[in-house]
Amino acid sequence: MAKDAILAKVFADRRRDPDGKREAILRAAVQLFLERGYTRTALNDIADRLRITKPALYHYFRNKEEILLECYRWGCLLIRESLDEITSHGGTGLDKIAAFMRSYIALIAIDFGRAVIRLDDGELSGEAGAEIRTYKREIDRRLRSLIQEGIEDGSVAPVDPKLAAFAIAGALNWIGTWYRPAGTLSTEEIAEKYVKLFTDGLTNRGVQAGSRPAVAARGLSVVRERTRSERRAPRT
Amino acid sequence: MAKDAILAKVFADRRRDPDGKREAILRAAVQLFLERGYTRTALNDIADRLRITKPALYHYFRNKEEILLECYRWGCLLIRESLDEITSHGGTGLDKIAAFMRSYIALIAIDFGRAVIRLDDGELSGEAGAEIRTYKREIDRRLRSLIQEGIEDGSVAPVDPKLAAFAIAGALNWIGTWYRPAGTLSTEEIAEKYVKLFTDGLTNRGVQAGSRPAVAARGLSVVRERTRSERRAPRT
DNA sequence: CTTTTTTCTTACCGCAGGGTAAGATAACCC
DNA sequence: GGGTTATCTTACCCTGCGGTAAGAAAAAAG
Repeated sequence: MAKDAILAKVFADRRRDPDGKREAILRAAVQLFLERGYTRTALNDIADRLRITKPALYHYFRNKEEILLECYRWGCLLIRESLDEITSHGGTGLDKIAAFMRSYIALIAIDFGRAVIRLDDGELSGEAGAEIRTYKREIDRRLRSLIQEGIEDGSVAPVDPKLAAFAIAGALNWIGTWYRPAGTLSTEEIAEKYVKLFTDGLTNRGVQAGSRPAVAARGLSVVRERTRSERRAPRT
Repeated sequence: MAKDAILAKVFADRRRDPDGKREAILRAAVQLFLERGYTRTALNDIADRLRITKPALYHYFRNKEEILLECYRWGCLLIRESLDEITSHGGTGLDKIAAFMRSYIALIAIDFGRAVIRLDDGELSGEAGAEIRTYKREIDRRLRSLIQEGIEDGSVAPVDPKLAAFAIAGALNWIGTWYRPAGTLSTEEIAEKYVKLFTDGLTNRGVQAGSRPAVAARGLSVVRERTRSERRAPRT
């Protein structure tokens, strides 16, 4: 793989670059956490991939748990930014749900986004765990309110918002377990099929003349992974 | 909790009952694995709950991994039995998909069923892991073929069977992460809402006169957890 | 060029937890 | 009731891994 070579390059010399090195550690860590799981990933594994030794990691993080926490925070930030954009957009509740699904699926393709979904927050003790669970509840809350909005504006059938949100979230989160970047389907293709399935349902209604075209695929703000330095920089 | 007291009772005296004791160990183990995860559950934790000591476990299982494997096997067997019944039933493809969803959700309420979904099969090494992954692929294969069947008999819209199966499986599996027996909704209620959501979709179509009643809730064979002894006994 | 600061390494500690040795004792069998 | 077998305990081993101590060496500062 060339990917760890790229990450290792940051540590090739001893040039001072705390932010860049911190970021490289997190990138290596999140990859390994997704590959092998948190507990089965030793700090030596992370260090090896960066061609440094374990104690070097302790210059950038207090302990293993903090590395995991920072991975979560990064992913949660990505998700929240993406959600903010959707809420600001117009359209019916159903349109917004579709936009939510598209953005969320794009996030799953990103390591840090996928980590939030797949990693077990039970590894985080006490306060840190509570923080992440709060973020997650927030995501759920927002999806529910989109559904509620859709019911109120008449675009969504009178479903139970709580259950529907769980069903949608489950279907989306599950993608994180089987999605591989090398696969045949792009995230956009997956998103379109999921949106269609959830809006129209499984039932075959044949080709009805009056059927509206199930939420137009409007120009979607595709989520791009922003680097730490960019995020630190003042908003343009 | 009274539940561990019940399990501990099996080991209260030294009466010979290998099958019963093996089963009690698995029940204690699966509970703990679901509560704390596999790696965070020590063999001492399992032993404590049964009011025995760690080495006693080694009279019934070769090692920790075998305990996990047997939990998986039990759960997979439950799922497979339930799937066999659905396939033998009649009805359209859509009816069968609905039946699949109902049975599957019932299984998630059972510890061993939930374990198959929630536990990380990456903990199992080599051969054992491959075995479980084969079971899981089998489940996916069957759901896909039900969808295919539905498309062919005209009850299901022309969706991508692979993606639709992933979406349904994801939504169902996710239940395992939030479902608590003490919750307000019964598994039957959850099942009905999920079935309706997936057959009809989110789109509000108002109250159309000609709309068929979205798959009748036929007398469903509710999956009952069978004990090991029962399964070992000759089929009645 | 010297001083200071940061970065990273070698060597090590401690302990949790899976797994084993050896034997006591209770249950079963004839 | 004596021999046999299954059951379970106390005591222990040992590896893996998170985390630390102490210091070498390079980079930055002036």
